[in-house]
Amino acid sequence: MTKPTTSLIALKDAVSDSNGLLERLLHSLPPKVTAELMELATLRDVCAGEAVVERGVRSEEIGYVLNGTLAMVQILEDGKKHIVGLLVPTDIYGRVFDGPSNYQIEALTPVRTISFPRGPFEQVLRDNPDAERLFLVHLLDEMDAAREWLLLISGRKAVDRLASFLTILHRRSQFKRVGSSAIVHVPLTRKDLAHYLGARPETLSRAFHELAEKGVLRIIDPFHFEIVDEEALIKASGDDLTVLDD
Amino acid sequence: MTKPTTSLIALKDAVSDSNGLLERLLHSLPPKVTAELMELATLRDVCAGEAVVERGVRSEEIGYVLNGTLAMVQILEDGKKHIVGLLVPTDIYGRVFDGPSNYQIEALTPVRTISFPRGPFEQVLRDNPDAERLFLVHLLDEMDAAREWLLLISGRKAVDRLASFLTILHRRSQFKRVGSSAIVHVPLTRKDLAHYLGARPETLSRAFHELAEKGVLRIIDPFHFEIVDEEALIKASGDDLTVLDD
DNA sequence: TTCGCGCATTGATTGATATCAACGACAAGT
DNA sequence: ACTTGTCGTTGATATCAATCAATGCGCGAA
Repeated sequence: MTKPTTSLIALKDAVSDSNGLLERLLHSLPPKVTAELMELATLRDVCAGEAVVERGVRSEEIGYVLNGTLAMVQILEDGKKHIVGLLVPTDIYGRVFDGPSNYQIEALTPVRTISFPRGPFEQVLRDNPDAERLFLVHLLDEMDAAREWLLLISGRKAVDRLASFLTILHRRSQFKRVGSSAIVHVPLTRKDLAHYLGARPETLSRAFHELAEKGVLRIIDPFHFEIVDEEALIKASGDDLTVLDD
Repeated sequence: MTKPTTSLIALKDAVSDSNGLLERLLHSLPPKVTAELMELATLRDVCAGEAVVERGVRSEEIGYVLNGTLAMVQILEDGKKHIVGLLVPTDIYGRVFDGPSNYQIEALTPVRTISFPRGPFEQVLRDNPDAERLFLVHLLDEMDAAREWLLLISGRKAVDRLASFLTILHRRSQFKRVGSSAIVHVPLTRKDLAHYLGARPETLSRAFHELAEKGVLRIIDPFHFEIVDEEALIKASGDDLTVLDD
């Protein structure tokens, strides 16, 4: 299960490594408040497959992703599931000031987060308008990300969508370079990825190998790919998006 | 072009008719501030096809949709356009506290909005944390809406997506009932709609007539449909969404 | 009116993807 | 080792949607 920690040293290291919203948030606060907040924070490790936030439950935690990947999963009335978004390091989850979450959040890989109890976190936002405003703008950015996925999904062919996905993933992850090319880690099984991209596992498999054929990428294992020709990858993703002409 | 108005009487009527976020916002403010804000507001009428917010321009207005439909249009580097969301009555647009908008917002039908100058509006939010919080929660809801569209788009077959679209549109619009059935107004041309749903006009045409064949809806004209069997419509949209099984 | 022009619709064809089926690799459990 | 299950992959076929092509309709401009 989860193993909460309170090691302050580890926490501080984690935050200063992350360099994302949380850092900016903390910088916008008076030092005293920052210290208070850090007192409340706990590190939380979650195993792959485990749910972090249940659907319909008013979550009592605000989480900040340090590493690993989480999925936001929409659950339909009949129990069917659908992935509607991914959370990667520096993302925040949790419905501040609001009711229960509409999705479940599940760990796709082993994940480490910083977890704040919801109440105190909200109080800090209340007391520090600058921080709250930062949070608001962050939400606007998230909206953009959501719409970007929308664009992605509506791309015509499966290969296009895959290319888009890889491009975005590559941009969003702190990429490990190997020589002039880069390694992308895809944190989803083929089935989940297929699901997410609105395709079938078989189709994706073919799409991966099609890109490999063309020399755009190299398949290391089902989860790791070396991007050989980033140019071509971006081109493949942008090439024939369904488009209005005027 | 646009015809701003300052008739306070018309404004007040408009607001009290709308019964959406703006009303809740106004109620959360001290009466004095409400009055101030209303002083700043102007009614704005926009013709179909006109752009309300240009892409990349830091918009100086915050708008609240009274009636009509607007589209958020993503513009790619090569000038191609893609619809990434719709704005219907009670929706708000404009990037509060933030930089330029990433999309263009265009009127699909004749539209009437209430427009606030950005600066003063932000100041009101700054001075009234409750209002700002309301706004923040509103953004969370918008996120949900965006993800709902995502679900819609990823539905496998064109007919499914169309059915989903009509269902959502029907739910979001203040529907005019006719006897036991309801009239839905689709504010998009076939081309735009096709675009939005990731299909082609021809495919949509067939999809509409397929639904008509099945007795689910009746085609009045290319923009108006009577939903005969709402049950069946919902079923058609939910039926075979691509889905995870566990 | 008459001429285009854009839009919706329909038909025929081609191309892409889902579906069905099967196989090898791997891991966990017996 | 043997079984069982899952996952990725590959092939053959069927289904669906894009594309190409043509028609009629409504509307504004000449």
